Amino acid sequence: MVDDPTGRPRSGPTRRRGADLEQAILRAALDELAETGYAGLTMDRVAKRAGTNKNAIYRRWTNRAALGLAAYRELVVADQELPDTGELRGDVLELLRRANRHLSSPAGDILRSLLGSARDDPQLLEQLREQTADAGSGTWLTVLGRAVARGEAPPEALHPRVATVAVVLLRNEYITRGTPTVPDGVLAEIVDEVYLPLVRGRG
Amino acid sequence: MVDDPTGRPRSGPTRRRGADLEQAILRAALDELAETGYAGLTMDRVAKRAGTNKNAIYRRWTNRAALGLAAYRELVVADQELPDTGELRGDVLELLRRANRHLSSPAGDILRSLLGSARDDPQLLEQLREQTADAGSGTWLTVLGRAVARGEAPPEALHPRVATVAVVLLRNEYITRGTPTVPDGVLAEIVDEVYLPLVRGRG
DNA sequence: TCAGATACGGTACTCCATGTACCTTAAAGA
DNA sequence: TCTTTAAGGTACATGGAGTACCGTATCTGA
Repeated sequence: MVDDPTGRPRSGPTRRRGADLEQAILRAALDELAETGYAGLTMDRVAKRAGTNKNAIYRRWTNRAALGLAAYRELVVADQELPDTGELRGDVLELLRRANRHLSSPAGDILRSLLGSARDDPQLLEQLREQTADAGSGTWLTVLGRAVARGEAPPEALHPRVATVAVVLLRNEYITRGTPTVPDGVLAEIVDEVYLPLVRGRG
Repeated sequence: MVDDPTGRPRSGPTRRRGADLEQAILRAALDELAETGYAGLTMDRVAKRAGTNKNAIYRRWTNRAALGLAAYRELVVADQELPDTGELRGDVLELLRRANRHLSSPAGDILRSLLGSARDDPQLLEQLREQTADAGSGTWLTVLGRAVARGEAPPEALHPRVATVAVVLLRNEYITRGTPTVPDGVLAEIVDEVYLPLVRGRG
């Protein structure tokens, strides 16, 4: 769509180009991913769904993995604000719930599909790692740092491997069980049986 | 090969059958897996390498995943004895090192390949989960139980989620980093910064 | 306003892998 | 020996990745 001189959108040209077409392709890829997962993602179907052909796709992305990654990027929401409930338990549980929501959403499904396929594609793995930096230590260290400042935890607990234990356990649930979603009780268990005892025990 | 009446092996028939052929196929599959990984495993090449054809394979396994899993099973060594160094730290480190050796071996590579592909094949995932019961809680609970008996850890620590934290963190290293092997220092860090503080802190 | 450059649409192709079909023939067993 | 079983050989149907080529709609700049 292009605005005509009056500022109203006009029907515009019948043949899409550039960003317009790119968005249509990504949208189609996302729909396909939601329906069939990454393993079932085919360039032909994406092209057909987007109302174009494979050329338009390969002109933009080098291969299927690149398209999948781009589609996943479309889904990932912008950084959310850090939770600040005033106590460590609430913050950690909130972060876990967010991660859980993400992992059990279509986006998480796509992410796990991509991770599975990234085994043999180091470049894709690298990009994925950058993308999932949210699960990295930064957020967790910040939240844990606040708890230390409040005196809820000893300073020795401020260690990347310690800080991220909870989300690592959650991720493990998704990998080993094939569960569609992890029940909230498991999250609480991770927090109460592992995370808090660990953090406090490091005094 | 068949023994002749004198008990000595004779050259035998030129066309292998049954278990003989099955072993040859599995061996070929393992060699292929070692060279190209699961993603590069093709039925045609396995057949050719085994000196047979795809029919013989499909008569035994329903599809590529089943063949891959069977090959992986060939590699997995029988249960080892539990370590018993007399102190929890030594036992845990030994278990971690074993897991690390396994994960960084060709077998581990295959396992991770299979896990990646199992996403869309619940049946395969289920079989894999059974197969990797070694990483399950049994072993870890036993080792931890001994530590409790020695007074090294409080009884509250005897919790499946607590007991297996170390190996879960190790697995996470393999998944998020694409590392070929995890350095021993990381294992020690997992034990000293996370596992032992957690176990002891649960008092 | 018009010419040239760009990039989309359509189609056809190569390559390669999975999985199946069918037939011939070697080996095992009664 | 005769029958049954399973291996070998080959061809094929199916389907997806990625490439090539051409005509043409759209954009841009003179």
